[in-house]
Amino acid sequence: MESIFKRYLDNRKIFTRNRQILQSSYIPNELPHRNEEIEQMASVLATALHGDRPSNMMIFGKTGTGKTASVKFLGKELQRVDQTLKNVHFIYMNCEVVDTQYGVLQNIGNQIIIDFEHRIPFTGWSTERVYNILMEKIDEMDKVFIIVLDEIDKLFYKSGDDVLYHLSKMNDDLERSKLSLVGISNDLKFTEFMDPRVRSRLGEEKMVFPPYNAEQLRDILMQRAALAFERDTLEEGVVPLCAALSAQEMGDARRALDMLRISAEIAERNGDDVVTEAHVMKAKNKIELDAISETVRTLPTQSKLVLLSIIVNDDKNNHHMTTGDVYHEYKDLADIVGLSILTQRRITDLISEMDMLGIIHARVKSFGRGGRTKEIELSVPKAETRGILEGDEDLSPLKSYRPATQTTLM
DNA sequence: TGTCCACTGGAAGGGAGGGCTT
DNA sequence: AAGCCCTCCCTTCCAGTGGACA
Repeated sequence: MESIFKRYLDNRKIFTRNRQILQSSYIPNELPHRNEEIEQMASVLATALHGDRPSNMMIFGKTGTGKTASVKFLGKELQRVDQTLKNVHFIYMNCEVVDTQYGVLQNIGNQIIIDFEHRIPFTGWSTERVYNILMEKIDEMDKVFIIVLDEIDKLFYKSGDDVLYHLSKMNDDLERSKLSLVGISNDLKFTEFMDPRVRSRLGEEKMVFPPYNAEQLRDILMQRAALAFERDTLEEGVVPLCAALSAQEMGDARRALDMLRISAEIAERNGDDVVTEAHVMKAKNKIELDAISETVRTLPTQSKLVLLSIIVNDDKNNHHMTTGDVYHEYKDLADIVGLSILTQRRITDLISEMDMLGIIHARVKSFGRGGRTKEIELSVPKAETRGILEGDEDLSPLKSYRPATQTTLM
C-alpha cells in the first residue's frame, strides 16, 4: 500500500536542515546594516575587558530593528574574547517575562549562582535579602557585570523604578566588582516618568536603532535565506515582497523573517516545490489572524467575558457602546456561567487592558448631560473571535448564546 | 453661566496563594 | 505551626471632568 506520507517524501525539499535560521531568535554571525550601532556599543562595552566599568546604556528602537540581536551578538563576542581573561560576566533578561522587583533580582542572582542549593527561591524571601545576597555574590566574584534588561519599559510601567534605582546604585557600594546596565526599550518616552536620578544614571550613553527600510530588510532576508533554503526554491519576487510588506510595518525584521518562514511552510504543506508570492500573501494573512487569536485565547476568563459582552452588544446593533452598556451585559453573562461578578471599577481596567492589546478600541468621550465615559468598539473580526471565546471551557454555557432582548431595528 | 450626568482613574488596602524561616 | 515576605487580583472610596442642556 502506498503510504500517506509518500507525497511528502516525493516532494523536493524546500528547507535545508537549518530551518531555525529563520527564527528571529537565531543570532547570525553577521548582522547586516547594524555595523555602526554594533561598533558604537562595542566601544562602550570594550572597557569591561580591561576590568573597568562601561557606562550604562539605553538602547531605543522599534520592534524588530535588531536591538536584541545586536546586544546578544555583542554578549557572545565579549565572552568569546574574554575567555582567557575572565573579566566579564554578561547577563541578559527579558523584562516582559521578569517584570517585578523581586523577579529581576532573583533572576540575576540565579544566573550568577551556579550551585543548586544556594539558588534564590522564586518567592519567600524579602527583596532586601535578595538584594544583599546578590551584592555580596557580585562583589565576591571580582568581575565586571553587564546586565541587559530587555524591554525595560515593561518593568518600569509594571513595577516602577525602585529596582532600577537599586541596581544603578549598587555600583557605588561595590568594592571589587563593577556593574553596568544596558536597558533596551521600544518606547522612547518612558524615561520621562522616571526618577531623574535613575534616568541620568541609566542614560549615560544613548542609542537609537532606526527601522530597516525595504532594501535593508531584503539583505537580511537574503542572508538567512541562503542558509535556510535549498537552491532554486524561492521565486524571485518572494524576498522583495516580504521585505516590502514588512517595511510598511515599521521595518520590523522579525516580522519579515516570520513571513518568509511561514510562506515556505505553507508551500511545503501544499506540496509545492517553489515558494511563490501567492504563498507570501497567504502567510501575511495567517500571521495577522494568528496574532489576534493568540491574544484572545490567552486572555483571562473575566476579560473574555467582557469581550463577549462587547460582541453581544455589537450584535444588538450597538456598535459604539459605553462602559455601562458593557457592564450590564457582562453581569448577565457572568450570572449565566456562574462566574463571580466583578465591580465596574475592575471592568474599567479590563477594558483598558484590552484596548492596549488592540482587541478593542476605547476612547473617553463626553456626552454632555449624558455623562462622561468610554466609547467602545470591537476591533477584531467578530465571528472568529466569538468562536475562540466559545471554545473556552469556562464559558461553554454561553455557546451560541444570543441575548433574549434582541433589539432589531427592522 | 452653572448644573449635572456617568463615568474615569488614582489611592489604599484586603486577602489568597506562592513559599521561606524559626 | 506560626510568622514572615511578595505578587496578583480585586474592592472600596472618591475627587475630578467634558460638554449638552437649562
